[in-house]
Formats: sequence, structure tokens, C-alpha cells
Amino acid sequence: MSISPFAHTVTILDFETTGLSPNQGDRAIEIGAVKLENGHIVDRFQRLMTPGFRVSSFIESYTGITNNMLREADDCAVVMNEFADFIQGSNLVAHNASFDKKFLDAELEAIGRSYDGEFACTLLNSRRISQQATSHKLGDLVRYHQIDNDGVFHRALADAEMTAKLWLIQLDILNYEYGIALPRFSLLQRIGKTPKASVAKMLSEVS
DNA sequence: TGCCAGGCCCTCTTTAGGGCCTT
Repeated sequence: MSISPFAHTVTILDFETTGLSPNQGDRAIEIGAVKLENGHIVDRFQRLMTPGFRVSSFIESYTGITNNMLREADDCAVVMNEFADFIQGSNLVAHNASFDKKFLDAELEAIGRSYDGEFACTLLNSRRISQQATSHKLGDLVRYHQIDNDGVFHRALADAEMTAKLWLIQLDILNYEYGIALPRFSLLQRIGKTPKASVAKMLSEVS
């Protein structure tokens, strides 16, 4: 059963992983998430998890998450079971959501859990409603929108916090530039799936 | 043996190729 389009709870999540593809054996090593209710952060989730094998030196360098840190972490199954509880009843947002969705799907399938929310993507939305931005990487959009940050990148909770702020900015853009206040979650999904050239027309019709 | 992600978008497109974005 899907979440109501009127649901006000949105969870913004970010995975750090051993690589790019669960189909190639890659696993999650960290999950970070913030839960928003009516635009305000009401809860946070951040856990390291051990994938069952050593991560590469590239991933250690890229994320700052070392094999020593993961040695003390719980198994993916334990952490993802807790995270499945955390996201129940909430729609989901991520930057380049197709990436995080495939890891969420893979890790939850491995423990026989599922979720009832639907995904929206701040990357696809940015390419449509911030077309003047020259790059839509999360870090570049943080600078472009002058989003407050503590200088930490490529850690799950820090990236989830910045993605949450980007999501709220996108809501502001819809409000101030298109006159759409309190858009349904489904509208944010539609923006990401609407052809780039047609977005302005679609939004003018909605407003 | 050799290769090795995948979804989305744009264009010099659609019988395709390449860039962007995520780790």
C-alpha cells in the first residue's frame, strides 16, 4: 500500500556503499537519514554497518569510513532492520534516488523487509527547476544555493542533511517562482519525471 | 576470453552514443 499523497512525513536518506552496484556484490556500509514533518526535522538516523568484507582503499579515502571503523559496526541485517522500522509510513527522497533506491531494495530484500513509501529525486528536480546551475552534484548545489554545511561530505548523515535542505529549497522555488505552496509529494515526483523542456509549462498549469 | 552499473537526459537521435550523477 502506498503512502497518501497528502502525507507530511518525508525521510531524506543517503547510503555510503562499497561501490556502485549491488548487482556486482557491493553492499551498504553506512545509512544516514533525516525525517521531516511539515518541513521541520523531527528525527535522525545514522549507523555504520559491516558489509562482511574489507572495503577498498578508494572507498576508505572517498568516505573517510575505514575498515577499522567498520570492524566495530553491526551487520547490515541488524542495521537495515532498524532502518526499515524508521522509514515506515514515510515517503522517501534522495539525491540521485535511483542509486539509493537500488541499495535500499537490495539490503531490505536480503532480510525479507520492505517499505511502503515512494521515492522522489532532488537531482532530477534540480535539473528541471534549477536549470541555470552548471552542475547538479550535491556538493556543487550546496555551494550554488549557499546551503549551510559543516564541510563534511560523503558521509551519510551529513549528505542526508544537505539533501534535506536542498529539498526544502526546491519547495521554496516552487512556492516563490511558480506560486505552488505546500505541493503534494506526488507533484515533486512528477517534476522529476517530466521532460525538461515541458516542466515550466506543467508547473504553470499546476499553479 | 574479455568484460564488468544503471537510470536519465541531450543531440551531430530514434537501427546510437556519450555525459551526468551516485559510491
